[in-house]
Amino acid sequence: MAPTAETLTAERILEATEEVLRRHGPAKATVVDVARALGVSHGSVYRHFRTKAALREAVTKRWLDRTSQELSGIATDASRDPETRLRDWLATLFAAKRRKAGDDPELFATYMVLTDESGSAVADHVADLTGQLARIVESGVESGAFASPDPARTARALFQTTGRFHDPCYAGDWTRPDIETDFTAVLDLLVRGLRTS
Amino acid sequence: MAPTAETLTAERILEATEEVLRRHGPAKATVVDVARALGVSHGSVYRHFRTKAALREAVTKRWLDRTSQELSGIATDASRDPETRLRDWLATLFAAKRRKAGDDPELFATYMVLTDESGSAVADHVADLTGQLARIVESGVESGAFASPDPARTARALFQTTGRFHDPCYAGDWTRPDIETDFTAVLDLLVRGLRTS
DNA sequence: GGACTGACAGATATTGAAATCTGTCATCTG
DNA sequence: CAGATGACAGATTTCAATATCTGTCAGTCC
Repeated sequence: MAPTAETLTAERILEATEEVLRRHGPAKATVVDVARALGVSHGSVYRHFRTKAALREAVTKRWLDRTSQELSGIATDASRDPETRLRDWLATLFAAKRRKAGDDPELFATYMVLTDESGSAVADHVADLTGQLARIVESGVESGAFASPDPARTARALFQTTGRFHDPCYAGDWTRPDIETDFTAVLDLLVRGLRTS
Repeated sequence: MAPTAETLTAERILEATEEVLRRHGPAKATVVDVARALGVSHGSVYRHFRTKAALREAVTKRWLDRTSQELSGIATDASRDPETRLRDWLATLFAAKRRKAGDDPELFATYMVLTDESGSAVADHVADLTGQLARIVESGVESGAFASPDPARTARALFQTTGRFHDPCYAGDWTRPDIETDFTAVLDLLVRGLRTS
């Protein structure tokens, strides 16, 4: 077997695909381009990914998982009180999205196209994030800080109500000057609804 | 002056434009089509609307205003308590949007295209709706049912947090079976955050 | 023999010439 | 003379021919 650097792995294909998507955009990125970037024939790519759609979905999943990872640390950090963790978690999610959208709008638009066509990757990602929120809510219920008859349901509500600050369909609003004010107002309202009265 | 039915007015042009948009869709609806439907030359249409974009925006504004009207009655009905009014107002908004999206998806898609290209019509509409919400919140503060240091700000937060149930970008989710559950969960959380503890 | 290639058929995207549309305006009409 | 017309220039869209891509697979190469 040739050395690792020259072995064609799924991982190397995903990296090359990301690069091709970054360069060409989602409309013009072809499997042939990916193969060319790797110096192989496009038939070899199809040995690792059944279809172009599967390849794109794998890239999307990787990208989404990076965000999940960044947040899971906050969700499970038992050393801080649940309200602080909740605020921090949502603020970090918002900041991460806004940074991605602001730093490289074209790449962000590329991933918006990918997530739109992705079958279950986005749903899985949302389920993951909602699960993290549920953990925070559960911590709060246990410590007596939060009231919630059904933390999973409350977590869904928290995720959905804050959509304006993490859902890509609102990316255009994230540069507005009063977005921070709006974010604070929403968070205050939600936390108030969550606290034990 | 010829009888009203034959006089070319802005109103008649708007009606004809709606019909042309309904028949042809936003991509294929032309000013020439509108003029043909009215039995006049397209030059006459340009006497009433400076550009095609202005004509489309006027149609959009009319369409949005119809929804505002439907809701304003609830917002100003002082005979019912604020919490009931708030829940009713949001439920009515959700129901209206879901009905429009479900009954005639193509027409709804048409208006999504129009609102996307409309300059200020959507912003004005959102400001109108947020103003109605602010009235309800104010009523609640006056009656002692709600706590809010800044009703206008709270109204914005209420509108934004419920986006999933009225923003067209989520129209695809409105047919999901558990959407009603989600709506109730969100409303419960928000109302709890609003009530005087 | 397992990984890779490249020719191939059908599907999709690109391209440029022709058709249509937008917006203007000199002219007409009642 | 107020309101309507239709020819026109430049911009945009359509359409069909052409090129490229996707996904397969028989065959090649370590």
